[in-house]
Amino acid sequence: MYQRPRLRIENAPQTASQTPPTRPESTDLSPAQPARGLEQDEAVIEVQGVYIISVAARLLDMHPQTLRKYEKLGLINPGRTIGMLRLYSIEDIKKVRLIRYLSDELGLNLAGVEFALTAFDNMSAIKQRIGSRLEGIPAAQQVVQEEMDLLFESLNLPVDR
Amino acid sequence: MYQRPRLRIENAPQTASQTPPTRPESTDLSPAQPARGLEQDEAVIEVQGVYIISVAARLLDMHPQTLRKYEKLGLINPGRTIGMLRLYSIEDIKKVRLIRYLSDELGLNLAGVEFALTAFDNMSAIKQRIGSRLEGIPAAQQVVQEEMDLLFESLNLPVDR
DNA sequence: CGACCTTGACACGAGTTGTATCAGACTCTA
DNA sequence: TAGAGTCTGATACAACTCGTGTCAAGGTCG
Repeated sequence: MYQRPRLRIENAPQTASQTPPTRPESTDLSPAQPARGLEQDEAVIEVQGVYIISVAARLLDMHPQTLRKYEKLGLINPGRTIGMLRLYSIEDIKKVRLIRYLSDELGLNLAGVEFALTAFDNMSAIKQRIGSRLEGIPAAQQVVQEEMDLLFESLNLPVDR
Repeated sequence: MYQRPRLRIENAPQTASQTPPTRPESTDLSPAQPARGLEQDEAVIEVQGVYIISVAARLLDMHPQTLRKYEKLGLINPGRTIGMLRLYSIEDIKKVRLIRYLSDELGLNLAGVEFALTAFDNMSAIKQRIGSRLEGIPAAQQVVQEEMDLLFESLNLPVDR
């Protein structure tokens, strides 16, 4: 399961190394089920999908430990139940996908991923700020929107984001 | 010489490992002298300082091979003499310093450096474009300049750039 | 002429990364 | 309440990256 080895030269036939983990993080094969703690009463409107780590890892086809490592490095920040279980929202999942894209496809290391994510955030924020400050000048607003969109496009982001 | 090992745990006393290279890339200790090919007649105004690889490496305290590697990866693009000798301009030197900052201080790998450099370029270009398109609206121009400068600042660039 | 450069290749130690595993304790659902 | 799953923190691994070092065979240029 959750095999996502880095790119290898040879497609090694996985035979002997198939030794299954003694205590797998998740053995259940049931469909992804949202974990529910106190979010229960926070209305369906807000919490569309929230997944515990095993489910999130399965959705992403990644190792749970990798998700924990990303969090420790500050790349993601999933919610928690009262009992401290991690809860991954759809946004969290998307962010991990972006991280994986930056890492696997563009070849960035995690420091680079952090840099890129921060840059995206800052660019989004600045775009917002400019938009606000230009409220009285629709023509200018239009120009900035167009050009900032161009800027985002230029960064080779995946369609999904 | 040109010792720029990556950060080590221990400050190893450099004794035995001091074995000098058999054919050092540059043994001369004379002050950095600009190499001059056909740029000679391009006026002093344009070509302030142009250095061959050994001099550039000494100025940067880096290994010449590292500079060649950066070029191969497309991070820098020094000029050439007719005879294909590399010529590093002041701008090239600055760019290498930026690369080194991104690599050593921020921890980016070279893929990340490439990403960051491209992002900088694109941001500069967009800033220019917006400036042009907003020529008739000085107030808007002002706003964009301020905010874009903020954006650059947010990226942890060294004072020097 | 000779010091320095070119390309291309290979090799090295040290660091990074995703994965794997363990122990001991805790959470949460059935 | 049992037990499957999670928590933290640690250690370990193979495969990768990176800067450096070296070599060979040849070219540049003062």
